[in-house]
Amino acid sequence: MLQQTTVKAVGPYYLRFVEKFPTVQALARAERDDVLAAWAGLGYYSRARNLHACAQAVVALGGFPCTVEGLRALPGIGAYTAAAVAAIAFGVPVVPVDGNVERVTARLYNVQEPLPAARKKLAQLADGLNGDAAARQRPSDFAQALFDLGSSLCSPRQPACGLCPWQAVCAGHAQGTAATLPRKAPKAERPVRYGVHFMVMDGAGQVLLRKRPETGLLAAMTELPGTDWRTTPWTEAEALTHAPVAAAWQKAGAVKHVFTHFTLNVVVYAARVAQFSNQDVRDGFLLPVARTKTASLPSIMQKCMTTGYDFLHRA
DNA sequence: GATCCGTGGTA
DNA sequence: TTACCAAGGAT
Repeated sequence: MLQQTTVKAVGPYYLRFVEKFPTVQALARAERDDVLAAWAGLGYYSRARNLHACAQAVVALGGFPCTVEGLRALPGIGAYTAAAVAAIAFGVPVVPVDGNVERVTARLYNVQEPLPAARKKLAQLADGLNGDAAARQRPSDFAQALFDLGSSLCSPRQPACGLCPWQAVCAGHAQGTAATLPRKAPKAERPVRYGVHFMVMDGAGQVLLRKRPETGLLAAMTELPGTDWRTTPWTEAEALTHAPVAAAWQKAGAVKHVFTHFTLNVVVYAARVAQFSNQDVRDGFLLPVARTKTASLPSIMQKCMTTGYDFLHRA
């Protein structure tokens, strides 16, 4: 959960998750869609599928691997997580290199080469920190101390060098470059895409939903029926040809959502119907609107749902 | 190596 | 508002 996600955001998800799946065996035998539902809103949903597959692999192995190589072979476990688990859970003297450790290391050795090209060099330098006997003796504490140093004092924008225990040995501080490191290659600009989604509710308060494809963006998550997300806006007439049912559609509002690699502008249309026909539900399923908070709706779809619902209750 | 993959917080 | 960033991994 903590891969690219803050401790604060993870906290409540983690507590609910371990209550629902208390053991690796429980997680392994759970339905994949229940795992995805427990993850809804956290983002990077491949992590949930990988974690589920990982639990099944661990159960098949008869227990957790305790070496970096063994851990690294599991689904969703890369170089960082393998080292973190090895050091923290099994006391293996390795240094997990996350964003914090990359930053601390780049400053400590005044590495000017930009990321991501500098990644290998930074990993080697970070591993070298383990040359210290005290660090090697307490791998778990050393790893977490590096995380905490990076997230508190050696922070991205304005590092508190005056309070840093490593100030005297930090090349970045000596050179006055610390606050500018690590350098990063310029990012590509974020393109804009446009989509339309439809929120329709029947007299019993049921909403029509459908499941997204098994691969790609928001894979296997739930969504409101709609158009694809393309690079040009949809006209109303064009959009309505994609409506899931015949109804008196009204424009309920617009939703903007920023993904990692594009910005999405969605127009939400809303309507009421007395009841759905079997034909209406052919490509999807119905869910009481009150239960959509616990469905596997990603945040963008939660926003669309709220926009449609609020509109229907004003109109 | 480059691209894809979410979301929320903060300066 | 924009831009950056977070205990990254898979393809």
